[in-house]
Amino acid sequence: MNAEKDAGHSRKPRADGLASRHAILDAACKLATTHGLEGLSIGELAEHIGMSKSGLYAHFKSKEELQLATIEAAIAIFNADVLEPAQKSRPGLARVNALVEAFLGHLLRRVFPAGCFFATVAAQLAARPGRPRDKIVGVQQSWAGEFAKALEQAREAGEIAASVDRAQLVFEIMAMLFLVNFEWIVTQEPGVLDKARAGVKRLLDEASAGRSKARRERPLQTH
Amino acid sequence: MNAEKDAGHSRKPRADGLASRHAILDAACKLATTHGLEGLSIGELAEHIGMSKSGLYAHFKSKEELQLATIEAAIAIFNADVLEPAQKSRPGLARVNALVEAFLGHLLRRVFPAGCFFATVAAQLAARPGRPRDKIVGVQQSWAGEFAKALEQAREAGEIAASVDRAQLVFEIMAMLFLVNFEWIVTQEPGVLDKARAGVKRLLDEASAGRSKARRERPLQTH
DNA sequence: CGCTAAATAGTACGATCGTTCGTTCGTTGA
DNA sequence: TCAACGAACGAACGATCGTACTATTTAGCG
Repeated sequence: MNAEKDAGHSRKPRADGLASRHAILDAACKLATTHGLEGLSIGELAEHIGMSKSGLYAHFKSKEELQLATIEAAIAIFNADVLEPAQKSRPGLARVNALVEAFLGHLLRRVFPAGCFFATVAAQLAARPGRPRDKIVGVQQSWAGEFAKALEQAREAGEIAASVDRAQLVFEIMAMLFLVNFEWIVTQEPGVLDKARAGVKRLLDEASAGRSKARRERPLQTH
Repeated sequence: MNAEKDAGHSRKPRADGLASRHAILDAACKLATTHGLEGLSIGELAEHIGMSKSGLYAHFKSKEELQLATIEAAIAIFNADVLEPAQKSRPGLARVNALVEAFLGHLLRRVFPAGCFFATVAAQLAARPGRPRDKIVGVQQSWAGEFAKALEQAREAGEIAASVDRAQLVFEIMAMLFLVNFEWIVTQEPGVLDKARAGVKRLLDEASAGRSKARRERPLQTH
């Protein structure tokens, strides 16, 4: 993945150039969260960061390249803000909760101005074939994969029974995070986030209720 | 709501005009489902239905009016294709299931070329204040209201316990419909719709399990 | 019928779109 | 120190955007 000396003999990137590129992509992420990746225009973006249209454009070979780079930048932000913190938690159900809480916190502290970058962009690109769409779909799958991994670890640790349909569980968790994101955008009311918390808690309580040597209705120690 | 003699003294609408308007809005609904309401352009729309740009534009006072009319047309289609058929079912849990099945059928038979019109458009407009957004939010709320009503009737009929948090139930049902719509768009695989079916079934089974004078694990007669 | 307004096409407008070019400026490696 | 090259700019491109006017055709009521 890492492209050091990409192809041929392009000499060197400059320090201020990288800073500009970073500033561009940072603004692009924020604008794309509200306007969408297609709705993001180069002129608007340039004006927004106080740069000339052509100066900005020089950093990218085409608009699609800008879009792909923007997605990449959003991935980096999301990883640093949500995924990596959650990785510090213990594997298993604790990590599932950590992922959920990290995501809700991500919304609450408005890392992007209008909820989850990927939810908005995915909804807009879902029906528009192309490299940006493929990349976004990949992100969604790897985000689902995080939950799948954590649930697999929960099964190995005996926190949930092997009979639990983990793929279905992943779907239902993601569904609630997906919808709560949009309710959050519309209402801006922190209380709506509790709907996702309550839903996920119930899902995990049930999944762990029927585990190995334990009876139903036992209170779950989330610790 | 009904605007017969709207304002002043505009004389009369013509038959072929209404037909054109219908054709325009029909195409607009379909295009907006893939391109989004903002991405829909008048030139593209005109070319798509074989009409001149100005001829098409004469039907609307502005693009926003076109957008609002498009939403209205989509509402009519959705009502006829999903809501009204479901209203024929018995109130209560049966109607909840009917609403879900009507929606999944709506996706499966591709009434719009890329899943649910309102899901796509809502995702795009959620963070963009304006009359179109307000209208879409209203549609979502009334769609949620249908589930709330049916669940309220279910409670009255004793199909679910009064202790069940129906607002939470509505949220979780809608969440699964919302996500399954996008998985359907991306994968075009009818099997994914079963994830929503399974999720909703489990939700309703649980809600009805703890009802008035009945013990757990009793099979639910959906009839 | 004929009259009239609705329906459509034609043309053009200013603005903005993504993109290209030529040029200047300033950083940086040799 | 200096030449080389990345970074940024202004201007302009053809295309398309939403919108506005005008002219022509056509449908439907008296």
